[in-house]
Amino acid sequence: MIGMTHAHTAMERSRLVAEAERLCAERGESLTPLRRRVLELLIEQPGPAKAYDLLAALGSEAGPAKPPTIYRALEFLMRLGLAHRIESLNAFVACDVGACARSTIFLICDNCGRAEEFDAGHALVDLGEAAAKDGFEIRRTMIEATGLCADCRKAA
Amino acid sequence: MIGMTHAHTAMERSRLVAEAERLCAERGESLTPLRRRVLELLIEQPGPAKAYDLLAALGSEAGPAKPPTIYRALEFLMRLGLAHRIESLNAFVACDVGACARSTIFLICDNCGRAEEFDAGHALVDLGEAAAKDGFEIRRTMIEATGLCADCRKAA
DNA sequence: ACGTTACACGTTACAAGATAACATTTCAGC
DNA sequence: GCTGAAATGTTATCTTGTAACGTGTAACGT
Repeated sequence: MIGMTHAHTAMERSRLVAEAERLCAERGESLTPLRRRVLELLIEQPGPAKAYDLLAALGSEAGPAKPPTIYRALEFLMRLGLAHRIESLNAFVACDVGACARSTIFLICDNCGRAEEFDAGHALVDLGEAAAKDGFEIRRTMIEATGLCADCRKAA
Repeated sequence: MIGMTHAHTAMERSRLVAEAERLCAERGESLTPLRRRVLELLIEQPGPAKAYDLLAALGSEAGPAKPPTIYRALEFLMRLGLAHRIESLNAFVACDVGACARSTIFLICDNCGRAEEFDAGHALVDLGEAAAKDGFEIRRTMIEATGLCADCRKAA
């Protein structure tokens, strides 16, 4: 269920949306009301959001929206780097930093379910080099680590 | 569809199965005919196998097997490290090296669909250390990189 | 103004992936 | 043989994702 809690302050939220607006303009794409609303929903989530939960959250008097609606919006947002898919959860998150490259790293807390976008420094480079020695040319890397976040460790 | 091609030689295949047998004995688990057959099917695949394709491949005169059958067998094999799940494909592969720890790295070829299990050297350690600086304690890491494998690069 | 094109969005239907819950079998150990 | 634990069978259902086609709409050239 999609609730009221916020992973970002109101200020951060409007910054991210403004950033998205800017990026779309720059790329000649348009952040339509629907896409913008989905982005806002993603930003408001405390953690990764399921497609069907977003769908329900979008729903109006005319009943809940239909699956293609949300999947198309998510595809658009991901294409621009404004959202990411977390494969191991079948869930989606807004990009933390406005928009970033296609290779992402997430630290997913087993306890609270939040996902932290992360910069791994040289880990990605090393992986690319190691793979290249093997003749493999990496185009995109997904890294998802699960464990305990700082907050949950303190609490325990 | 699950076909006849082999990603491993007959010798490698029986080595892997023997290894699995040994591991089960050691852990007091039993490699039942069903589990063994699923493992063999996985080993025979040229690439990652979908659950429902395995299911169809298992099917007998009594029609195709039912989903829980295959998911339970896969869960068992994964618990022992004999198989891995590739999250970005919703697919499964036999472990290349008999059985390995829960943190895996796969290089997935966009062209031929094969998935190569890979040792990233220090990448994992670095990631763990970087995350720790952030207070995050990693339990398990999933790395899936997509791109072009050596064979497909040569062909192109 | 008019048609054309391109794109976003709506709608229906379905495909694909996964699990819950309960029944049955099997087999080691008493 | 009886019993309990583990594995498997069975039914039903749930979740996740897409294909295919229809409709609105804004930009463009004529």
